[in-house]
Amino acid sequence: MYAAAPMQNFIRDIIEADLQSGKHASVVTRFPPEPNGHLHIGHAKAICVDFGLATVLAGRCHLRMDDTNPDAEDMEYVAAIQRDVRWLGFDWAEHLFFASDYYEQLYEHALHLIRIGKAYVCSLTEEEMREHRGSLTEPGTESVHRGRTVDENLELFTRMRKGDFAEGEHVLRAKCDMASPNMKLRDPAIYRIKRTPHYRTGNAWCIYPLYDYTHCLSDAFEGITHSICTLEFENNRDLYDWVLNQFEVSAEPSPGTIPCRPRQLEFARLNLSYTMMSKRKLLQLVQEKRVSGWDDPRLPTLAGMRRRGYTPEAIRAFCEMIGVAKNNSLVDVGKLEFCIRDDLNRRSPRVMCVLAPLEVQLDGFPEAGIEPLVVPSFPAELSLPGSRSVPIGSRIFIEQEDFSETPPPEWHRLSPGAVVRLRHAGLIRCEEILRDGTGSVTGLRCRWLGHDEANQAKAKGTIHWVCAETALDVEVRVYDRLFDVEVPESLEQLNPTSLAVLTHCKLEASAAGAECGASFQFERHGYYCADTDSRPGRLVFNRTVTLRDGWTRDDAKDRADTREAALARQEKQRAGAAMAARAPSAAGLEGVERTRAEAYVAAHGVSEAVAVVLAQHRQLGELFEQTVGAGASGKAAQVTANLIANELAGHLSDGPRALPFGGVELAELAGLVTQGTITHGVAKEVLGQLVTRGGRPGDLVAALGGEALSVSELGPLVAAVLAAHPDEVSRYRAGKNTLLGFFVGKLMRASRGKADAKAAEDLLRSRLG
RNA sequence: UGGGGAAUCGUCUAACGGCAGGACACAGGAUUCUGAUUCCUGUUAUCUAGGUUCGAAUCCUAGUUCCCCAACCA
Repeated sequence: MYAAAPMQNFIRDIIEADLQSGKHASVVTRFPPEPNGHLHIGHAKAICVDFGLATVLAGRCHLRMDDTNPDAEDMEYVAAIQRDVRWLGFDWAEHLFFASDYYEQLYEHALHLIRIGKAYVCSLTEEEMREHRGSLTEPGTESVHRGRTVDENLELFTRMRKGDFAEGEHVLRAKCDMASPNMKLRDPAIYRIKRTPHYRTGNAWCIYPLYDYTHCLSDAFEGITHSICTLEFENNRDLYDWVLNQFEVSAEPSPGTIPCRPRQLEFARLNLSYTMMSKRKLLQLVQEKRVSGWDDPRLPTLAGMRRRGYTPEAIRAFCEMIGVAKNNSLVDVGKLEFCIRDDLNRRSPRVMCVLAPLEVQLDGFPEAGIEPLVVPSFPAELSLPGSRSVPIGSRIFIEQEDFSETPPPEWHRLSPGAVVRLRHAGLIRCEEILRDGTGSVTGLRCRWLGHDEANQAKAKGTIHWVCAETALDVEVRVYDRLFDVEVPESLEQLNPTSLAVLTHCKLEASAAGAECGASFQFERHGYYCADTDSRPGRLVFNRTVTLRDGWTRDDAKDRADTREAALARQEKQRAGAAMAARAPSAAGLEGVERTRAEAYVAAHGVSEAVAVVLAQHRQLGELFEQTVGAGASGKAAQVTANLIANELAGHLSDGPRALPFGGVELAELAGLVTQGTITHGVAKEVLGQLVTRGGRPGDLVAALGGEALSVSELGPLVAAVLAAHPDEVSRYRAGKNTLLGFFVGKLMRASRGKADAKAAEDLLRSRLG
């Protein structure tokens, strides 16, 4: 069962804040797939977020089939989704829901929307609607049907439900805003007529609600508190909120109410290198038979990964490793491979399997032969129980790759005259190469040296082997990445060698009973699991992942990556340097803006960059002029200018608006700073209060107790900070100079921003020195 | 072109305005009957330019790059 992982991310922070503030008593999330395809590793990330967060925060997570489009949905997918979520290790208990169960309720709520004048039946064709929608830059135009009366709409919509109309004749639309800069808000369709039978409701309905209308209401019906989805739905959030805002939040069920007000949060979906994640493309791969089915082990579907030998634990560890954020990122598939190796290492018994056999005749065996070897299933350092019996005879198979007639430097394996260790079975020396008529190698003759300690040092390497007499003849399917390129875009980029079927591989006899799904480490190769095609006597294995290989590893690519990155950095620096020529200057402005900027610099000594900001933003400039008018001059004027351009501008970033204070207050504030009554930090805080509730700076400072501390008051604070952080003190004294900022920070916190940081820094330095 | 998002080691991801941290990858070393595992050690990053500040990855201004939005799909 799922063990709660940390799942520390920004979404968790938001939910915890909502819990903390009492907005919600407990968290309720949902995972809402449409049952029109199989789940893949990208869904696994979403499942880990939705279910994982609910588990960690002691809430609950619903599984909801978002089945509002009868075209491709199917019960088979519903079953597969449930199986996959469960396999991943999550449990929705009794909270399995279907959007299709809400059809009646959704219909009643649509009626409410019509009654309050927020929805209308539109009879434009699909194409006309597209034309009316406008473009990204131009507003849309309203439909002629937008003015239909409530009664007309009610009648038309009930007749739509009754089946009086053909597909496409009418749609129900939300009456939002055809001129909205957000395209999603330009009167989106919320119901359409569809004659396709639904896999659950059959022909009971011929109108179906659309996603933006259905999803938010389904969330509300179920009491979802946080509706977590992927980034591409950010644009839909306004609509999500718009729909819900048309209803009153009330525990009393009615067409005009919803029981709770959920909030939508978005995170970046998973992209994996060398992998394709789009449902559509995956479907195409299956339909065009480029792969064997939804569970082809090369596919990133959970069904495929399960068949390939991936474990739920590894996939969950992967999801935890990659984190949750809003960056569009491309995760290296190597991270997934690390997770599965890490997991399988601890759970897969070791066996020996020769993929490409080379027969070896062993001389020097005792006359009577030797007993089967009993060897551990796991290396000692794992301290796991289990052993197996491994027969050996005078004929064995070794890997063709483990023999080289002309070995390269650093070769640890067999070569003419060389000694290697047979895993668990003593040393051999290669004495003769056997060839066929054409001269190619058909086998070797080696001398078995037994476990002679004197020869130990001669063996540089250990190779695996299988007894020829008792070897199992098995099939091994060796998978490689499905695509050739890091970010595949077309099916033409398929890797032609993504599957190699190896037959007549030689597996040690102890694995004869391997059941489907059983996972092994084929020593020195990788992790393999028995495929669903595997039968007793006809075993078939899938390569899950190779072992890490420090010998043949090709790191040329990584070196190239690093070099490219360095070049890219240099390029950026150059571009930046070129940009420096365009640093803000009054001379770069035109007309009144230029005149104003120049005046601010000349008359008040305002820095050029700040003057430019004030000149370009009318409200800021006016406020500055008022402040000067109220008596701020010289140093005070400059302080004001900086405060306005750097602090106030942030409060006003959504555009100009009325402020509850003016130049008089700002002049007073600047005066407090220039007189040394308050620090710059306190001034920023006071300005923030001024913006939100107005008032007189003098009063605000008094209420805050914000007068600057005298130097004599600093001493005890410094002592306290140093006493509280002995480790940091010794690290600083050991040379970690950047810690000075750490101490200053602590001190500023302790003084609530009232300390003179410069003086404090000097004091700290002398005390630490 | 309007709107909405995002920019931190090669990759993924952290850091109330105060120590740029972790993981993967890579390199070196130790251990090893798997060129594996394990264990040390190390290299490498705040998109650019200006500004504010004692102090900026974080705040301000301007710019650059990438992603999403014009289904009666979800």
